[in-house]
Amino acid sequence: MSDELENKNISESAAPRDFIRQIIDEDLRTEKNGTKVVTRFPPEPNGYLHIGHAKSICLNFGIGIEYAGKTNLRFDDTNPSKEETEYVDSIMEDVRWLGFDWGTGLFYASDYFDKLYEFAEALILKGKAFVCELSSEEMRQYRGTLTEPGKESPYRGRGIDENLDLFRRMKTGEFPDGSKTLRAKIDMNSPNINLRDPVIYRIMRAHHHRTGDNWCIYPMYDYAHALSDMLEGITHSICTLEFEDHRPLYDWVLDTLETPCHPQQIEFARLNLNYTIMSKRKLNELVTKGYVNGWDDPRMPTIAGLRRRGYTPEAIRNFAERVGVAKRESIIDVALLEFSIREDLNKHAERATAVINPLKVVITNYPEDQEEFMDFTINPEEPEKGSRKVPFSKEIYIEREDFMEEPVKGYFRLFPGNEVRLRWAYFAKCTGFKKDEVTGDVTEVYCEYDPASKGGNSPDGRKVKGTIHWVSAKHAFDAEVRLYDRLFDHVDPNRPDEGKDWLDNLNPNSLTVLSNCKLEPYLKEVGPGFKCQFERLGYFCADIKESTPGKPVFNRTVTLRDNWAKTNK
RNA sequence: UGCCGAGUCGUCUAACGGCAGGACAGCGGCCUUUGAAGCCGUAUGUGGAGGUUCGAGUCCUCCCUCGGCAGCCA
Repeated sequence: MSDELENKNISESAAPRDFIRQIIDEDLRTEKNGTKVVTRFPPEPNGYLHIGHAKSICLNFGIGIEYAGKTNLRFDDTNPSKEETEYVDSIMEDVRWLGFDWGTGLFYASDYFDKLYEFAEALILKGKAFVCELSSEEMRQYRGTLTEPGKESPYRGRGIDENLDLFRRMKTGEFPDGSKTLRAKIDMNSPNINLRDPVIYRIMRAHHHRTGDNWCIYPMYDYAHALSDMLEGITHSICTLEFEDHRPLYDWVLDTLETPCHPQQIEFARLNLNYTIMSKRKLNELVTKGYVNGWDDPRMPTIAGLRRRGYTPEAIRNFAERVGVAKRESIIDVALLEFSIREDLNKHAERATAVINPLKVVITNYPEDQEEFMDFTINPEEPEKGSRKVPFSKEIYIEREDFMEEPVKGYFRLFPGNEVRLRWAYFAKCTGFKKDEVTGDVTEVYCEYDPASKGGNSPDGRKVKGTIHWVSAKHAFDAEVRLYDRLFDHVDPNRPDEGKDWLDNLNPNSLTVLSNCKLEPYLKEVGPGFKCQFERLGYFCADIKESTPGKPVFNRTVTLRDNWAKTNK
């Protein structure tokens, strides 16, 4: 164990450190927070987690692990009108599935509602907050614009006692929704709009998924987040770039309240992927309008979707590491995600055979009722796993693509007169074929095999260029296989072409359901979630929701790279 | 037009004043019982103009480009 661990440590310490880890290194060196490193992942439970969140999860929990620190999972549930328990549950499941553990660090911003309320009274007492009665429309007008300063609210000069009284009555439900707010008293002339007396509490009668109807006032993000971090003793509060302008407010809250600790907010660039939409609002729309079959549709970039598609936590973690952490906004090529899953599955997934577009082949010189069992290597990358037996007989199915009546240049699969290897079985030479008179489709192919080439090598040293896969017709079973492709066919679905909207960029061929695929018998009894490579086709996974005993449904996770398709394009 | 932030191969990401490196993608080759994987090789990059310095991607000045911000959302 120690060898592997040491090697890993060496390679890790040699690896370049991202700017956040550099800041932490420096803070540790100067003992800014003593020897403590505490981070947190703070999702709002208003949707499912996606691959962009995975980057943040890997960053925050990764730092917790690397520095022998702690990482909390905290639900940022300060807006009950959008939040639901279903999302809380899915988020916990996804974080766990990704391989992370928050230990005792499970929190909700709503756990702190009482304390947050007390801090608000403290702010009032310090003369740093006031109750405002401007409507939202008026407040917008008073706020000024990006280039013009704002105007002070007429309620800004209220006395401390009046503010306290009004705020307490807001809490007890004396005033209607939206009629009053508690605002921080900062600076209406600030060039940073977040500092123009931001609202920190609003009146909203909405049922909260945890506190029920106990509250009719709820704190705003900037206020609640800073204090929640502080209450948990977070040392490094890592968030995305759009909160950069909020940092002065984050700091103002903690400085003004003179809190015992003051976490440092650090911003990094969120993950963007080409051909992918990451906005929770848009993902929600895809689900509710039925463009996909739920948040866990295998085409979705959600963790649940990727899991169902056949991605592994390991692949996602590796991906997150490769993507890096920086302040520069970027768009990652999905090819990198696909590389990460292929890399993992290539090493660990067993190989199996499926023919998804079957074409019958009759081996004319093979004995009528004979059957043999061929040795299939389970995974050439893991030879220690050995092999298993796969039945062979006179009639087999091959992939329609593996036969051409008139081969194009460079084609070395089956065509009249050509000899190929049937993987792990025999050499076979094409002697003819039959066509449907009406449609012109090839319906059957005839071959002669070389009995001396059993296992796939000829004793006379004869070479063949092509090796194709097959399944024995009488042993195969029919199954449904779903071929998934990217959900959007536009490189940046958020920026549709002139006159179109983002939904027009949906790829009409993102899902192809094939129902008469021929699978080798071994695959019949695999359980939901089983992952394997269908040789020469790609990586597939037995659907975790719709596979039933003896009747698996397979999802294509990702194709194999295909240089032939590329050169032949 | 106010404030904040960011510009390094096609896409990401390193460099902490001292040989611009890595990954993915691409291309070429080798190998191959998966046209896979693996191995080897290869092209392409510091937004621009000045300045400081023996030496600048890095420091300074000016410019250009891109992103974020005017919710009682997070």
